[in-house]
Amino acid sequence: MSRPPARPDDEAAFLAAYDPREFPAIALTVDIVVLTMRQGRLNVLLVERAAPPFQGCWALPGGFVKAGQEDLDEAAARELAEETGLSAGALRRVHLEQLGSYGAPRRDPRMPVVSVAYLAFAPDLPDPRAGGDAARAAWTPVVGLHGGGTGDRQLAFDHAQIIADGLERARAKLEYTPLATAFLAPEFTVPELRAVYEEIWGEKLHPGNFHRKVLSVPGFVESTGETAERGGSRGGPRARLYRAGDARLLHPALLRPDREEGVR
Amino acid sequence: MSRPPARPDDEAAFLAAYDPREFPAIALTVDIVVLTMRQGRLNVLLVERAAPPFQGCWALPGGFVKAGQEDLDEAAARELAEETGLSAGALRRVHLEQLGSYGAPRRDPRMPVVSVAYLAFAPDLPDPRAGGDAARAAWTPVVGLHGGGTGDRQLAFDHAQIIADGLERARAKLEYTPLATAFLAPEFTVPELRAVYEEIWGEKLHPGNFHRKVLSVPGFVESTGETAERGGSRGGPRARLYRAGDARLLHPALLRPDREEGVR
DNA sequence: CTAGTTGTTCTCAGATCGAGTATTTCTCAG
DNA sequence: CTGAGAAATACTCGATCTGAGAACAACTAG
Repeated sequence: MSRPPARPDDEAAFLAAYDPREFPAIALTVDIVVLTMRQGRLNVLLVERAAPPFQGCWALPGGFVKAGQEDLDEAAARELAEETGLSAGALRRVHLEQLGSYGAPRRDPRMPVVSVAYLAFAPDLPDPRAGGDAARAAWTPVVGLHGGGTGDRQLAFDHAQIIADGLERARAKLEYTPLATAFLAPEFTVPELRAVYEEIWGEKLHPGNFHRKVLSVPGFVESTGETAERGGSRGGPRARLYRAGDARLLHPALLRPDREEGVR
Repeated sequence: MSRPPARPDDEAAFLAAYDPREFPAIALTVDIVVLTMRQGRLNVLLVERAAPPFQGCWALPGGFVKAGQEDLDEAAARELAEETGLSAGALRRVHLEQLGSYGAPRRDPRMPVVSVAYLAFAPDLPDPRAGGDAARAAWTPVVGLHGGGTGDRQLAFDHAQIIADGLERARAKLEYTPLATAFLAPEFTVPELRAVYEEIWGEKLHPGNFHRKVLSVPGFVESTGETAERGGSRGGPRARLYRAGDARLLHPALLRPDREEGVR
């Protein structure tokens, strides 16, 4: 067991005797995988590091947790607002959830740093502003990013892994939650919703069956009675408009087309 | 942004200039929700705290992370082995996964402590040994534990919430993974497997349909060709024995009976 | 105006699911 | 030893869901 050495019986005495150097120094950060749709493509927010380590590399937005002053969720929301420039009101339309914690021993060369990663789904957001110790901030298409393709930006720390985990979580979440709507405007059409699924899952879906399924799951979407202003960019009738429903989970779920029998 | 103040360009210089007091002191623990089946009931491992805070309360087993010396997963496995007395070999049959991180500002009255919670599924384990700063350690039935029923042991910190989250994760995991087998011996019968589902989901399942489903999902179980030594304790023929198959995910999933239409 | 695209609805066959039944084999009470 | 009850497994049947495709109308681009 590795408890801190000093532990008097009451808190005041403990704080008086407290010396931070007795503890193994460890720092805690939050890093956020912010996903959004831009021109129909899935993008992730990256910042260019202005200082070592990994100076010049791209990294996830994030920062150190203000120990004792904020919950982890609050820290993530604060960093998200700082890096995207979103108002508190606009932030309410963003889905934010904890993804997982990463603490490999030397993932940060400076010192032991454990990162609590968050995952955010946002509708099309304005261009980010660089700030703090970020030289630049930019939306980056995720295609070819994970897996280490040719056009990859070099990612700092273990952020490539965190993004890969976030994408897998996002793919799974679309199956059994209505969170695909978080990528869209408050009113959207079924074909727009289908485009979100197709982009994140990387597969074409059957338009007729998708339409039937979305409308049949209780609480997924509710009709506004209106229709879109224009038809599709390449023809077709105007689609009907819907709002997100009140369901938190999809029952029954929208399952991905077979990704190989069994997934052993 | 809340970066540490000093940040020279090379690591050696940084370490020389490093002063832990410049950082907000924060400690990191791992806490583990270890679930196992004992006499057909789901149990969680709890330890009685021998020292303040929450002296005399029951808490999840866990301890401080050795900063920079171990991965979070390794820290969880180490704590699990210490508290259960399991050998490295026996540990290999235990499923261990990260559950989430908890960092409310004053969840520990001593100082800012963030806990990375893990979730473990184990077959019937020997009685735990008290050790370190635990006065006692005991398997505790989870019935009536969450929710704050009458017979509750008072739980330290936010551990009641962590256990509740772990149980909900466990219920979901049984749907789309074969991890229910992690609660059983290497060879088991379909009715034993069904008992695990019924205990964790808290519902009786249709024996015939469950049987058909388990055998039809590819890679869930594979037959040993043997049958159990005895029939059921209250009669019935001897059941056939199976081993866990090689599937990591169940396709198609084993869905829970409707927990209210929609789950809004 | 024409050709091509797309939103929406329908149809239909196959798979799946919930519920119930049948058969056989076992344990337990007496 | 025997009979009652319980349980493992297999089977049936109707309702539901799914995937694939076709039909039709409404729209855009040229």
